[in-house]
Amino acid sequence: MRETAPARATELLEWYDRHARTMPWRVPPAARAQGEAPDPYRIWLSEVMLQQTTVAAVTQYFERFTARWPTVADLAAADDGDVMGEWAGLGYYARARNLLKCARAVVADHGGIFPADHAALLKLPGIGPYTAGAISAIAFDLPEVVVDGNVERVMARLHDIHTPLPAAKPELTAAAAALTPKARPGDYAQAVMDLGATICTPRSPACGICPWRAPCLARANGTAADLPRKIPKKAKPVRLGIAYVVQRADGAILLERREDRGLLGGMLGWPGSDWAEEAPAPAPPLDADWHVLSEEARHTFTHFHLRLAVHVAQVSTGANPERGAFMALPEFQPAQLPTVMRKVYDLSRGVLREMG
DNA sequence: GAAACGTGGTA
DNA sequence: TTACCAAGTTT
Repeated sequence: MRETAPARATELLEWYDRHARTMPWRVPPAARAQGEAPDPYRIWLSEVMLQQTTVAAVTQYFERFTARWPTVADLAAADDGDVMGEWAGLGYYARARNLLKCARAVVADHGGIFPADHAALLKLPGIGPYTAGAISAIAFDLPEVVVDGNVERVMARLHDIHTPLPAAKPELTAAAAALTPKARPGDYAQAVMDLGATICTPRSPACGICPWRAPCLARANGTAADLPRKIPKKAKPVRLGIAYVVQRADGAILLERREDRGLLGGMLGWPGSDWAEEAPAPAPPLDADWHVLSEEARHTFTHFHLRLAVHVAQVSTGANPERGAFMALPEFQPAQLPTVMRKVYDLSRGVLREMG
Protein backbone atom coordinates (compact mmCIF):
# COMPACT_ATOMS: atom_id res chain seq x y z
CA MET A 1 0.00 0.00 0.00
CA ARG A 2 1.33 3.41 -0.94
CA GLU A 3 1.05 6.67 0.95
CA THR A 4 -0.70 9.72 -0.46
CA ALA A 5 -1.35 13.24 0.73
CA PRO A 6 -4.88 13.67 2.23
CA ALA A 7 -7.68 14.88 -0.04
CA ARG A 8 -9.09 18.35 0.57
CA ALA A 9 -12.54 19.78 -0.08
CA THR A 10 -11.06 22.88 -1.75
CA GLU A 11 -9.56 20.78 -4.57
CA LEU A 12 -13.01 19.47 -5.37
CA LEU A 13 -14.74 22.85 -5.04
CA GLU A 14 -12.28 24.38 -7.52
CA TRP A 15 -13.12 21.59 -9.97
CA TYR A 16 -16.85 22.10 -9.36
CA ASP A 17 -16.56 25.83 -10.07
CA ARG A 18 -15.34 24.92 -13.55
CA HIS A 19 -17.32 21.75 -14.27
CA ALA A 20 -20.66 21.87 -12.42
CA ARG A 21 -23.38 20.26 -14.50
CA THR A 22 -26.50 22.24 -15.37
CA MET A 23 -29.75 21.00 -13.85
CA PRO A 24 -33.14 22.75 -13.75
CA TRP A 25 -33.24 22.77 -9.94
CA ARG A 26 -29.60 23.69 -9.41
CA VAL A 27 -28.20 27.15 -8.62
CA PRO A 28 -24.75 27.10 -10.24
CA PRO A 29 -21.76 28.02 -8.09
CA ALA A 30 -21.25 31.47 -9.65
CA ALA A 31 -24.89 32.43 -8.98
CA ARG A 32 -24.71 31.01 -5.47
CA ALA A 33 -21.58 33.10 -4.84
CA GLN A 34 -23.68 36.14 -5.81
CA GLY A 35 -26.11 35.23 -3.04
CA GLU A 36 -28.76 33.44 -5.10
CA ALA A 37 -30.43 30.74 -3.00
CA PRO A 38 -32.12 27.58 -4.28
CA ASP A 39 -35.88 27.05 -3.81
CA PRO A 40 -36.26 24.41 -1.06
CA TYR A 41 -39.41 23.07 -2.77
CA ARG A 42 -37.53 22.44 -5.99
CA ILE A 43 -34.55 20.92 -4.15
CA TRP A 44 -36.84 18.59 -2.20
CA LEU A 45 -38.79 17.57 -5.31
CA SER A 46 -35.61 16.91 -7.29
CA GLU A 47 -34.01 14.94 -4.47
CA VAL A 48 -37.04 12.67 -4.07
CA MET A 49 -37.14 12.11 -7.84
CA LEU A 50 -33.41 11.40 -7.89
CA GLN A 51 -33.64 8.58 -5.34
CA GLN A 52 -32.27 5.58 -7.27
CA THR A 53 -33.02 7.43 -10.51
CA THR A 54 -30.77 9.10 -13.09
CA VAL A 55 -30.64 12.85 -13.75
CA ALA A 56 -31.57 12.18 -17.39
CA ALA A 57 -34.79 10.41 -16.39
CA VAL A 58 -35.70 12.95 -13.71
CA THR A 59 -35.27 16.16 -15.69
CA GLN A 60 -38.40 15.88 -17.84
CA TYR A 61 -40.54 14.81 -14.86
CA PHE A 62 -39.20 17.70 -12.80
CA GLU A 63 -40.10 20.21 -15.52
CA ARG A 64 -43.65 18.85 -15.81
CA PHE A 65 -44.22 18.75 -12.05
CA THR A 66 -42.99 22.29 -11.43
CA ALA A 67 -44.92 23.67 -14.40
CA ARG A 68 -48.13 22.09 -13.09
CA TRP A 69 -47.47 22.61 -9.35
CA PRO A 70 -45.10 25.59 -8.90
CA THR A 71 -45.17 25.60 -5.09
CA VAL A 72 -45.49 23.08 -2.28
CA ALA A 73 -48.94 24.52 -1.52
CA ASP A 74 -50.04 23.82 -5.11
CA LEU A 75 -48.81 20.25 -4.82
CA ALA A 76 -50.46 19.77 -1.42
CA ALA A 77 -53.79 20.79 -2.97
CA ALA A 78 -53.42 18.47 -5.97
CA ASP A 79 -55.63 15.48 -6.72
CA ASP A 80 -53.94 12.20 -5.75
CA GLY A 81 -54.69 10.57 -9.10
CA ASP A 82 -53.23 13.52 -11.00
CA VAL A 83 -49.97 13.28 -9.06
CA MET A 84 -49.72 9.50 -9.47
CA GLY A 85 -50.46 9.88 -13.19
CA GLU A 86 -47.76 12.51 -13.58
CA TRP A 87 -45.29 10.23 -11.77
CA ALA A 88 -46.14 7.24 -13.99
CA GLY A 89 -43.06 5.75 -15.63
CA LEU A 90 -40.61 7.09 -13.06
CA GLY A 91 -40.93 4.06 -10.77
CA TYR A 92 -40.81 3.49 -7.01
CA TYR A 93 -44.34 4.80 -6.64
CA ALA A 94 -44.18 4.97 -2.84
CA ARG A 95 -42.14 8.10 -3.53
CA ALA A 96 -45.13 9.77 -5.16
CA ARG A 97 -47.49 8.73 -2.37
CA ASN A 98 -45.03 10.05 0.22
CA LEU A 99 -44.46 13.18 -1.87
CA LEU A 100 -48.09 14.14 -1.42
CA LYS A 101 -48.05 13.24 2.28
CA CYS A 102 -44.93 15.34 2.73
CA ALA A 103 -46.30 18.35 0.84
CA ARG A 104 -49.46 18.26 2.95
CA ALA A 105 -47.43 17.93 6.16
CA VAL A 106 -45.27 20.92 5.19
CA VAL A 107 -48.41 22.99 4.61
CA ALA A 108 -50.27 21.73 7.70
CA ASP A 109 -47.39 21.61 10.20
CA HIS A 110 -44.79 24.07 8.89
CA GLY A 111 -46.87 26.86 7.37
CA GLY A 112 -45.89 25.84 3.85
CA ILE A 113 -42.18 26.47 4.55
CA PHE A 114 -39.70 23.59 4.41
CA PRO A 115 -37.70 23.22 7.63
CA ALA A 116 -33.93 23.61 7.27
CA ASP A 117 -33.06 21.37 10.17
CA HIS A 118 -31.96 17.77 9.46
CA ALA A 119 -33.96 16.28 12.34
CA ALA A 120 -37.17 18.08 11.31
CA LEU A 121 -36.73 17.04 7.67
CA LEU A 122 -36.17 13.43 8.72
CA LYS A 123 -39.62 13.29 10.30
CA LEU A 124 -41.33 14.04 6.97
CA PRO A 125 -42.64 11.17 4.79
CA GLY A 126 -40.25 9.97 2.11
CA ILE A 127 -37.29 11.86 3.56
CA GLY A 128 -34.57 9.58 4.92
CA PRO A 129 -31.01 10.27 6.10
CA TYR A 130 -29.65 11.06 2.64
CA THR A 131 -32.47 13.32 1.47
CA ALA A 132 -32.61 15.20 4.79
CA GLY A 133 -28.89 15.90 4.52
CA ALA A 134 -29.12 16.86 0.87
CA ILE A 135 -31.96 19.36 1.42
CA SER A 136 -30.29 20.82 4.48
CA ALA A 137 -26.98 21.22 2.65
CA ILE A 138 -28.13 22.19 -0.85
CA ALA A 139 -31.19 24.31 -0.09
CA PHE A 140 -29.93 25.93 3.14
CA ASP A 141 -26.13 25.60 2.85
CA LEU A 142 -25.82 23.88 6.21
CA PRO A 143 -22.72 21.70 6.82
CA GLU A 144 -24.47 18.32 6.73
CA VAL A 145 -22.74 15.07 5.82
CA VAL A 146 -24.42 13.93 2.60
CA VAL A 147 -23.86 10.26 1.72
CA ASP A 148 -25.42 8.75 -1.37
CA GLY A 149 -24.18 6.01 -3.68
CA ASN A 150 -21.75 8.39 -5.39
CA VAL A 151 -20.21 9.48 -2.11
CA GLU A 152 -19.88 5.87 -0.98
CA ARG A 153 -18.06 4.99 -4.20
CA VAL A 154 -15.77 8.05 -4.07
CA MET A 155 -14.87 7.45 -0.40
CA ALA A 156 -14.30 3.71 -0.92
CA ARG A 157 -11.83 4.55 -3.70
CA LEU A 158 -10.19 7.53 -2.03
CA HIS A 159 -9.36 5.36 1.00
CA ASP A 160 -9.16 2.00 -0.84
CA ILE A 161 -11.79 0.48 1.46
CA HIS A 162 -12.51 -3.16 0.56
CA THR A 163 -15.24 -3.89 3.10
CA PRO A 164 -18.37 -4.84 1.10
CA LEU A 165 -21.52 -2.68 1.26
CA PRO A 166 -23.72 -2.31 3.19
CA ALA A 167 -21.35 -3.27 6.06
CA ALA A 168 -18.93 -0.54 4.91
CA LYS A 169 -21.54 2.21 5.31
CA PRO A 170 -20.39 3.51 8.76
CA GLU A 171 -16.76 3.59 7.64
CA LEU A 172 -17.63 5.42 4.42
CA THR A 173 -19.86 7.89 6.28
CA ALA A 174 -17.03 8.66 8.69
CA ALA A 175 -14.70 9.26 5.76
CA ALA A 176 -17.25 11.59 4.17
CA ALA A 177 -17.75 13.45 7.45
CA ALA A 178 -14.01 14.07 7.80
CA LEU A 179 -13.94 15.80 4.40
CA THR A 180 -17.14 17.89 4.63
CA PRO A 181 -16.19 21.57 4.82
CA LYS A 182 -17.81 24.32 6.88
CA ALA A 183 -17.56 26.66 3.88
CA ARG A 184 -19.87 26.06 0.87
CA PRO A 185 -21.28 22.74 2.13
CA GLY A 186 -24.10 22.87 -0.44
CA ASP A 187 -21.73 23.24 -3.38
CA TYR A 188 -19.44 20.60 -1.86
CA ALA A 189 -22.25 18.05 -1.55
CA GLN A 190 -23.20 18.55 -5.18
CA ALA A 191 -19.55 18.50 -6.22
CA VAL A 192 -18.93 15.01 -4.78
CA MET A 193 -22.06 13.71 -6.46
CA ASP A 194 -21.10 15.31 -9.79
CA LEU A 195 -17.65 13.77 -9.44
CA GLY A 196 -19.18 10.34 -8.87
CA ALA A 197 -21.57 10.76 -11.78
CA THR A 198 -19.07 12.02 -14.35
CA ILE A 199 -15.50 10.95 -13.38
CA CYS A 200 -15.49 8.50 -10.48
CA THR A 201 -18.06 6.36 -12.30
CA PRO A 202 -18.91 2.75 -11.38
CA ARG A 203 -17.30 1.34 -14.51
CA SER A 204 -14.19 2.72 -16.23
CA PRO A 205 -13.51 5.65 -13.90
CA ALA A 206 -11.68 8.56 -15.56
CA CYS A 207 -8.92 8.69 -12.96
CA GLY A 208 -6.59 10.62 -15.25
CA ILE A 209 -8.70 13.77 -15.09
CA CYS A 210 -9.93 13.43 -11.48
CA PRO A 211 -9.31 16.41 -9.20
CA TRP A 212 -8.59 13.90 -6.42
CA ARG A 213 -6.24 11.66 -8.43
CA ALA A 214 -3.25 12.64 -6.27
CA PRO A 215 -4.70 11.65 -2.90
CA CYS A 216 -6.68 8.63 -4.20
CA LEU A 217 -5.42 5.34 -2.71
CA ALA A 218 -7.39 3.11 -5.07
CA ARG A 219 -5.90 4.96 -8.01
CA ALA A 220 -2.42 4.38 -6.54
CA ASN A 221 -3.15 0.69 -5.91
CA GLY A 222 -4.99 0.04 -9.19
CA THR A 223 -8.20 -1.07 -7.42
CA ALA A 224 -10.56 1.80 -8.35
CA ALA A 225 -12.64 -0.15 -10.87
CA ASP A 226 -13.28 -2.92 -8.30
CA LEU A 227 -14.65 -0.59 -5.60
CA PRO A 228 -16.90 -0.36 -3.75
CA ARG A 229 -17.36 -4.08 -3.16
CA LYS A 230 -20.95 -5.20 -2.80
CA ILE A 231 -22.78 -8.28 -1.56
CA PRO A 232 -23.96 -10.24 -4.64
CA LYS A 233 -27.63 -9.85 -5.48
CA LYS A 234 -30.10 -12.72 -5.43
CA ALA A 235 -31.43 -14.18 -8.65
CA LYS A 236 -34.88 -12.98 -9.71
CA PRO A 237 -37.64 -15.61 -9.89
CA VAL A 238 -40.24 -15.57 -12.68
CA ARG A 239 -43.85 -14.78 -11.79
CA LEU A 240 -46.88 -15.31 -14.01
CA GLY A 241 -50.19 -13.50 -14.27
CA ILE A 242 -53.13 -12.47 -16.45
CA ALA A 243 -54.16 -8.92 -17.38
CA TYR A 244 -57.67 -8.19 -18.74
CA VAL A 245 -58.07 -5.40 -21.27
CA VAL A 246 -61.71 -4.47 -21.87
CA GLN A 247 -63.01 -1.85 -24.27
CA ARG A 248 -66.65 -0.82 -24.35
CA ALA A 249 -68.47 -0.13 -27.62
CA ASP A 250 -68.29 3.62 -26.91
CA GLY A 251 -64.50 3.32 -26.60
CA ALA A 252 -64.27 3.49 -22.79
CA ILE A 253 -61.50 1.40 -21.18
CA LEU A 254 -61.83 -0.72 -18.01
CA LEU A 255 -59.20 0.24 -15.41
CA GLU A 256 -58.81 -0.03 -11.68
CA ARG A 257 -56.91 1.98 -9.11
CA ARG A 258 -54.51 -0.24 -7.17
CA GLU A 259 -54.43 -0.17 -3.39
CA ASP A 260 -52.27 2.50 -1.78
CA ARG A 261 -49.56 0.05 -0.71
CA GLY A 262 -47.17 -2.46 -2.13
CA LEU A 263 -46.10 -2.88 -5.74
CA LEU A 264 -47.45 -0.12 -8.03
CA GLY A 265 -49.60 1.06 -5.10
CA GLY A 266 -51.92 3.94 -5.98
CA MET A 267 -51.41 3.52 -9.72
CA LEU A 268 -53.94 2.76 -12.46
CA GLY A 269 -53.81 -0.72 -13.92
CA TRP A 270 -55.70 -3.44 -15.70
CA PRO A 271 -57.89 -5.79 -13.69
CA GLY A 272 -56.01 -9.03 -13.40
CA SER A 273 -54.79 -12.00 -11.41
CA ASP A 274 -52.24 -12.02 -8.63
CA TRP A 275 -48.68 -12.53 -9.82
CA ALA A 276 -47.17 -15.80 -8.61
CA GLU A 277 -44.77 -18.53 -9.68
CA GLU A 278 -47.74 -20.77 -10.49
CA ALA A 279 -49.87 -19.80 -13.50
CA PRO A 280 -53.23 -18.41 -12.31
CA ALA A 281 -56.64 -19.74 -13.34
CA PRO A 282 -58.57 -17.22 -15.49
CA ALA A 283 -60.98 -15.05 -13.48
CA PRO A 284 -62.21 -12.37 -15.92
CA PRO A 285 -63.91 -9.21 -14.58
CA LEU A 286 -66.98 -9.90 -16.73
CA ASP A 287 -68.41 -12.43 -19.16
CA ALA A 288 -67.25 -11.79 -22.71
CA ASP A 289 -65.74 -13.37 -25.78
CA TRP A 290 -62.10 -13.24 -24.66
CA HIS A 291 -59.23 -13.12 -27.10
CA VAL A 292 -55.88 -14.30 -25.68
CA LEU A 293 -52.91 -12.53 -27.27
CA SER A 294 -50.22 -14.80 -28.67
CA GLU A 295 -47.51 -12.59 -27.16
CA GLU A 296 -47.04 -12.12 -23.41
CA ALA A 297 -46.14 -8.81 -21.79
CA ARG A 298 -42.71 -9.18 -20.22
CA HIS A 299 -41.41 -6.88 -17.55
CA THR A 300 -38.69 -7.02 -14.92
CA PHE A 301 -39.22 -5.47 -11.49
CA THR A 302 -36.63 -5.00 -8.75
CA HIS A 303 -37.01 -8.52 -7.40
CA PHE A 304 -38.78 -10.65 -10.04
CA HIS A 305 -39.40 -11.13 -13.74
CA LEU A 306 -43.06 -10.95 -14.78
CA ARG A 307 -44.77 -12.63 -17.73
CA LEU A 308 -48.34 -11.46 -18.21
CA ALA A 309 -50.84 -13.21 -20.45
CA VAL A 310 -53.06 -10.54 -22.04
CA HIS A 311 -56.78 -11.28 -22.43
CA VAL A 312 -58.74 -8.78 -24.56
CA ALA A 313 -62.49 -8.30 -25.02
CA GLN A 314 -64.91 -5.84 -26.59
CA VAL A 315 -68.18 -5.43 -24.65
CA SER A 316 -71.50 -3.62 -25.05
CA THR A 317 -72.25 -0.24 -23.49
CA GLY A 318 -74.42 -1.84 -20.82
CA ALA A 319 -71.67 -4.15 -19.55
CA ASN A 320 -71.38 -4.33 -15.78
CA PRO A 321 -67.91 -5.46 -14.61
CA GLU A 322 -67.26 -6.98 -11.19
CA ARG A 323 -64.02 -5.05 -10.87
CA GLY A 324 -62.67 -1.68 -11.98
CA ALA A 325 -64.45 1.22 -13.65
CA PHE A 326 -64.75 2.37 -17.25
CA MET A 327 -62.78 5.45 -18.19
CA ALA A 328 -63.86 7.45 -21.23
CA LEU A 329 -61.35 7.59 -24.07
CA PRO A 330 -60.50 11.31 -23.84
CA GLU A 331 -59.58 10.86 -20.15
CA PHE A 332 -57.59 7.69 -20.74
CA GLN A 333 -53.93 8.64 -21.11
CA PRO A 334 -51.60 5.64 -21.55
CA ALA A 335 -48.78 7.84 -20.24
CA GLN A 336 -50.49 7.79 -16.85
CA LEU A 337 -50.01 4.02 -16.60
CA PRO A 338 -46.97 2.44 -14.93
CA THR A 339 -44.67 0.96 -17.55
CA VAL A 340 -45.76 -2.67 -17.14
CA MET A 341 -49.40 -1.66 -17.67
CA ARG A 342 -48.48 0.47 -20.67
CA LYS A 343 -46.71 -2.55 -22.20
CA VAL A 344 -49.96 -4.51 -21.87
CA TYR A 345 -51.87 -1.72 -23.57
CA ASP A 346 -49.34 -1.47 -26.41
CA LEU A 347 -49.70 -5.21 -27.08
CA SER A 348 -53.50 -4.92 -27.07
CA ARG A 349 -53.86 -1.99 -29.43
CA GLY A 350 -53.85 -3.99 -32.65
CA VAL A 351 -56.57 -6.38 -31.49
CA LEU A 352 -58.64 -3.53 -30.04
CA ARG A 353 -58.55 -1.81 -33.44
CA GLU A 354 -59.73 -4.97 -35.18
CA MET A 355 -62.55 -5.45 -32.68
CA GLY A 356 -63.64 -1.81 -32.69
C1' DG B 1 -30.36 -6.62 8.94
C1' DA B 2 -32.85 -7.97 4.98
C1' DA B 3 -36.38 -7.58 1.70
C1' DA B 4 -39.62 -4.83 -0.96
C1' DC B 5 -39.90 -1.39 -4.08
C1' DG B 6 -39.49 0.54 -10.94
C1' DT B 7 -37.41 1.89 -14.75
C1' DG B 8 -34.34 2.86 -18.66
C1' DG B 9 -29.58 2.86 -20.08
C1' DT B 10 -25.43 0.25 -20.84
C1' DA B 11 -21.94 -3.45 -21.54
C1' DT C 1 -30.59 -11.54 -23.83
C1' DT C 2 -29.03 -10.96 -19.29
C1' DA C 3 -27.18 -8.55 -15.56
C1' DC C 4 -25.73 -4.52 -13.43
C1' DC C 5 -26.40 0.10 -12.25
C1' DA C 6 -28.57 5.03 -10.55
C1' DA C 7 -28.63 11.61 -5.94
C1' DG C 8 -32.73 5.64 -0.98
C1' DT C 9 -36.78 4.88 2.09
C1' DT C 10 -39.83 1.98 4.45
C1' DT C 11 -41.16 -2.07 6.83
